[in-house]
Amino acid sequence: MFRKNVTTSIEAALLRAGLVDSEEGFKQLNFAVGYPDTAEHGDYTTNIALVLSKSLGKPPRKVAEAIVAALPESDIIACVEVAGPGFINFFLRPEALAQSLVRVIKEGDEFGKGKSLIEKRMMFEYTDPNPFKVFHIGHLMANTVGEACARLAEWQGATVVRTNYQGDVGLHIGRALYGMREMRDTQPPEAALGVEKVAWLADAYVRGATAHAESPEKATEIENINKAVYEKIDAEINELYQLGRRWSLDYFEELYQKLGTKFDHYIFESEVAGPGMETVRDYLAKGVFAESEGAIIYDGEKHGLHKRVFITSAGLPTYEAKDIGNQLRKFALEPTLDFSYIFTGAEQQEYMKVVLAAMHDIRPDIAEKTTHLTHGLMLGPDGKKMSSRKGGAPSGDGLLLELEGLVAQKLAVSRYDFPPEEARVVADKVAVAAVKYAILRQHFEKNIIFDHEAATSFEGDSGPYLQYTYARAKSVIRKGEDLGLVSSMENQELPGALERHLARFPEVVADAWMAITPSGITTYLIEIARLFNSYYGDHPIIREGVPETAYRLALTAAVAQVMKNGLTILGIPMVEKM
RNA sequence: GCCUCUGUAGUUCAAUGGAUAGAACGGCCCCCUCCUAAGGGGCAAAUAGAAGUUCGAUUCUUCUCGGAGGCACCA
Repeated sequence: MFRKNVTTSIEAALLRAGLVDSEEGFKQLNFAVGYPDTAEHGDYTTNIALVLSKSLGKPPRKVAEAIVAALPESDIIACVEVAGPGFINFFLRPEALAQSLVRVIKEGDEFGKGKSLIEKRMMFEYTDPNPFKVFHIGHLMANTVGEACARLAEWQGATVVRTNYQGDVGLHIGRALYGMREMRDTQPPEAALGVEKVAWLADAYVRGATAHAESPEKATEIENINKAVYEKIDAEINELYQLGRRWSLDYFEELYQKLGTKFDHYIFESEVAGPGMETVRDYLAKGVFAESEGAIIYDGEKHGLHKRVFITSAGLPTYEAKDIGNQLRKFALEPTLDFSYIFTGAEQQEYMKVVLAAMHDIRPDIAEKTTHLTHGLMLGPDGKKMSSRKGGAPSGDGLLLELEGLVAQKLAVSRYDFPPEEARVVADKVAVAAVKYAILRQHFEKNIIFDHEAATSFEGDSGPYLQYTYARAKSVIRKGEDLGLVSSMENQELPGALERHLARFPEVVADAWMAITPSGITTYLIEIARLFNSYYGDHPIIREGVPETAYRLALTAAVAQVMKNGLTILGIPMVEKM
C-alpha cells in the first residue's frame, strides 16, 4: 500500500531531522496521512508539520521544509511539495500507479485483502429471526450489516464464525400453535412453496395473538399449549411444533441463500435458557444478582445503567437470562475466540449494556471480547415506520418480493431479451442489490429512509447503478475478447483520477474495517463507477487502429475487478449483463 | 423526568480536527452515424442556534431547540 510507504518515509524523516526522538513518539503525535481534496494537491497529504509546529515553536511551513529535506529516497514518489499553511503533498510516480494496475489484474479476487486480523478468530452474531414468526425488515437489515462486517473482517485475514441465535420457545410459539390447530383445514401440503407455508404460519400467529388478547379463557388455553411444548405431553402439539419449526427454518435458509449468508452455528433459546438460568442462580449466591419483589435482577445502576429482571417472580428466564446462556454457549462452541460481535436493532442498546455488565461479573473475559453494534430502523419515505399492505410492519422477504417485481418491470425494457428464467435470476439479484445498497450506503446506526423507487432506480446512488457499471465494463471486455484484442500496459496513458482511485482500494478496505463501516466501501464504489462512466464517455476503449486500446482494456479489466471485489465484501451480487 | 443515539443543499446520504464541505435524486441547459444513453457534461442550491477548546471545528465540550429509541417480571 502506498499510504503505508509514505507514512514510513515521513517517520524516517522525522527521526533523521531530529523532530521526534523515538518510535514511541509517533503514536502520541496523532498525525494523519490522507487523501487531498483535489488532484492538484497530490496523491497523499499530511498535516504533520502543523501538528508539530506548536511544540517546536517554529512556523509550520519551516517544519514542513525540514521534514521534506530529510525524506528518504523513494521509488514511488515523484515529487513532494509544501503547500498552504504547511501541508506536505506527495505526488506518486506514474509508473507506481501503473504498477498497481498490474497488481489488480495479477491478484484478481485477492486484490484488496489485508493482514491486520491475521490469525484472529472472530464470531459475528446477526439476523436472529424467530421461528413461527415473520422474517422482519429488521432481520434483513441485521443480516445485511452483519454479513458485510463479517466479510470486512475476513478481508483483513480473520477467521470468521457466523452465528444465528433464534427464539424457538416463548409465548409467541403458544400463539402460533393455537392458530395452527384452529387452521388445520387450510394447512398447505408439504410440497407447497416455502413462502406459502410461512404465510400460513404467519396467519396462524395472528389468529393466536388475536385470541390471546380476546378472552382470558383463550389466553389460558394458549399458555397451556406453551407449557405443553416445554413438557412435550401432547402428541398433536408436538407434531405441530416440529412442523412449524421446520417450515420456518427451511424458509429462512432459502432467504440466507438468496442474501448470501452461510451460518456456522445456530443457537436456539431452548438450549440456552436452562444453562442461562442456572448461571444466574449460581451468581445470585455470589452476590452478582439480587432478589427484588420475588424476581432475580441485576442492578445496573451501580454502573450507571438500569435494573433488569433476569428471572421472573414466576421462576421463568427472561431474554436476559437466555442471552447470558447464549454468550456462554458461543465460547463453549468456540473456546479460542478473540472477538465476538453482536448485531441487533438499536432498541436493544441499553438492554445489552446491562447484560454485558452482568456478564462482566460472571466471565469478564467474555464481556471484554464482546462488542454490541446496533442498526437503526428502516422507515418509509415519510420518515415514519413502514407498513405492509395488510398493515403492521412489513416482512423482509415481502419487501424483497416487491422489489423483484419493480425490477422485473424495468428489466423488460433492457437491451437484452432475457429468456424468462434468466430474467427472474437477474431480477432477484438486482432486487437484493437494491435493498442491500440502500442499507449499506449510510452509517448503519442511523435510521434509514427507504424509498422503493430510489432504491431500485438504475441511476445515481444505487445498487443497480453499480451493477450496471460492472455489467457495462464486462460487456466491453467481452467485445474486446471477441475481436481478439489483447490488453496490456503498453502505450500507457498518463494516469488520471480513475487509476489513482483504483490503487486506493486496499487502503479503503482497511479503513472500512477499522471504523467498522461498510458505507466506506459503498461510497468508494460509487466514486469508481462515476469515474469509469465518465472515462468511458470521453475515451473510446475499443477503436480499431487506436494504439491505446490495449491499455484501456487493461484499465477496464481493473475497474471490473475492483468493482467485483468491493461488491463481494458488501455481499451484493453482480450480474454480467443487464 | 432520566439515559442513549441523532440534526449538512428542496430531498436522501458523504466528508481520519485541516486547504475551495463531496455525491445522488428533483429543477434548468446540453451530448447517441461510436464500445451497454439504465450513460456523460454544465448551472443553481447546505453545516439547526449560541458559547467554548484549538494555529485551524461539519467533526471535540457545554447549553438551547428539533427527531428517534429505551427506562424490571415482553422479545
